Amino acid sequence: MNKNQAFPWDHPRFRSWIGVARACQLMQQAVTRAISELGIKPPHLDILVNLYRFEGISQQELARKLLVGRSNMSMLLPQLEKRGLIERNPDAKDKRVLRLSLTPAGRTLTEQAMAIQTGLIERIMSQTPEDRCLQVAEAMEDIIRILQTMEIAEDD
Amino acid sequence: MNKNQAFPWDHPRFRSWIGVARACQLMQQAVTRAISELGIKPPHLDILVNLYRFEGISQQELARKLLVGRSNMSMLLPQLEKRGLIERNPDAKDKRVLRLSLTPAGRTLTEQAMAIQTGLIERIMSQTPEDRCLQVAEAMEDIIRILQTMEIAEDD
DNA sequence: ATAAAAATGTTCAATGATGAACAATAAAGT
DNA sequence: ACTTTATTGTTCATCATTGAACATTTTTAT
Repeated sequence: MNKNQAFPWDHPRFRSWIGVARACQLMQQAVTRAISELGIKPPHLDILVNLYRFEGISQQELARKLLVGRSNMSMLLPQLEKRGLIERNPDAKDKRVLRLSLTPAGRTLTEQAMAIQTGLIERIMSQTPEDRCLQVAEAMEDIIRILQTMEIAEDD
Repeated sequence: MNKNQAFPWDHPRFRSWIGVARACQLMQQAVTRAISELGIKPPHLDILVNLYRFEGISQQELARKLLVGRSNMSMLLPQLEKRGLIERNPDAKDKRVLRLSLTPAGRTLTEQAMAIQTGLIERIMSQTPEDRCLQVAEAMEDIIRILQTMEIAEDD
């Protein structure tokens, strides 16, 4: 009866979230193993997929999409550039920004990596019916919205 | 009509999983900010919560529960020990293993941290009705099961 | 026009995580 | 009993990530 005596892990919402976090962690490891044959890791994959989708994006915009700091991009992008997977060209109008794009080699690699990633996702969700997937997606959207408003509102 | 022309991000399961990953990432950052006032970070929190729940666990068992390597524990646990939050005592029967436990100070800190964490979880899932949470939990359990069997079966 | 504020990318030190190699101990096979 | 194999924890080099400080360039205010 006394709610203070209940442990966190007895609360359904808590257990539910722990499941989400655990699934993410395991999936991250599975992706790491799966794409290692291509010589890249999850952070590189995330970058490549976003460049594939948003050609000419800037480092800042990319960092924002990936929810990481700008400095992280400053460390990783030169690596991919040296490997000939991406290009960084100065913007014509704004001398501060670098416009990012995939090279043909990068595009090819990205398509291979996305195929692996998509295959993995379909595999892990194969037991989950389509409508259940949509319900999960809705729940996550709610959560994301709340977390984003929290993020903005933390100027204390 | 041609399914090969569809991009990954057009597939419902893909989008659904991206949402899960994004929610996790944002939540991780929110937790990091929320518990920073206690002088700890998520990896420490995970350790402390597990010691709170499983008194006398070994480093190996702890690493397995957290899905990290043993070496990681060898790096983090001495820090917490020096801060007087945990104790590492040699096992009586097996001279290899170290039995982990919280000190009173560690227990107090852990309770504070769990309160913060639980509050955050309840907050982000406040828009999600209880039955929806259960559906999410079920979906995650399926995913976790598949990922764990994949993990075992990758001896090629 | 000029000064102040903001944005973009870089560098650097600190930290967390990993996997491989290692030493000590225990368990299994012979 | 003795050798081999497994297990536990540590150390080390490597890398991803972060936040702060910085230089450059753009925008905004005055």
